[in-house]
Parts: sequence; C-alpha cells; structure tokens
Amino acid sequence: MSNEGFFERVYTVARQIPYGKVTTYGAIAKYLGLPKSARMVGWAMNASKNDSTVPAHRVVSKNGLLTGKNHFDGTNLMQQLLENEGIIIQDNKIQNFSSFFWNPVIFLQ
DNA sequence: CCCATGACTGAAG
DNA sequence: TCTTCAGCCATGG
Repeated sequence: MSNEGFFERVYTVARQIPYGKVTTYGAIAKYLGLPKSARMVGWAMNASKNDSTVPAHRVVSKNGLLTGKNHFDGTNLMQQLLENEGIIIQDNKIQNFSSFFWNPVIFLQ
C-alpha cells in the first residue's frame, strides 16, 4: 500500500468508509501523512470517476458540505446516494455531520 | 524546469 | 458569521 501511487492510496482508504458514513478530504490526507494535501485527495476523487469501486460520494469537505456534487452526473446524484444511505442533507450540507463522520486516522490506526 | 490548475483548509479581518 | 487569502502538492502542458 505505501509503495502504491498516491491515487491508489487514497482509493484504498475511501473503500474502507462504512455504508452510511462519510469522511473528509482532510482526514484522508492526514491519514496518508499529508495533512496539508486535502486538495490532492479531492483531485484523486475526481480521477476515480472511472473506478466504480471508490465511494467518492462519501467524501465531503470539513463542514459536511457537498463541494464535489457538481462533478457527479446528475444534478443531485451525490446527495441522493448519501440520502439513500440514511444521511440527511439540507442546502448541500450534511445535517448532524459529526454523527456520520468516520475518521480513518482513528479506525485504521 | 516553469507554470497553471484544483471535489481543501485554516487563519485573518 | 461571512469573505478573502495564502499555503498546500500531484499532474500535465
């Protein structure tokens, strides 16, 4: 894992996100040892569009805002996918975000 | 090698 | 609370 490319490492973590849970770009970056590279994680998600095994919709910004929803096909596809997992969303923002947050730094230690 | 681009963040005003 | 700004660093031209 540590010898794989940056994207693959991001994908490996993203695939561990449990159903009905979400995490942030920054948390994944921190887990990978690059706490200042949240943008790279977002970029990796964009590149994961072809890879259906990566649950990119479960990765949101620090505040629970669906900043990447515009990169999904449907206008509200990202939101619908999350709501389908039991997550409540209002104004592009996850409600009660902290209760859905899954921190890879803690769970994958 | 230099420059632009970004699904981010945290600090500052 | 909201808006701006500046680091951040992998990729591609």
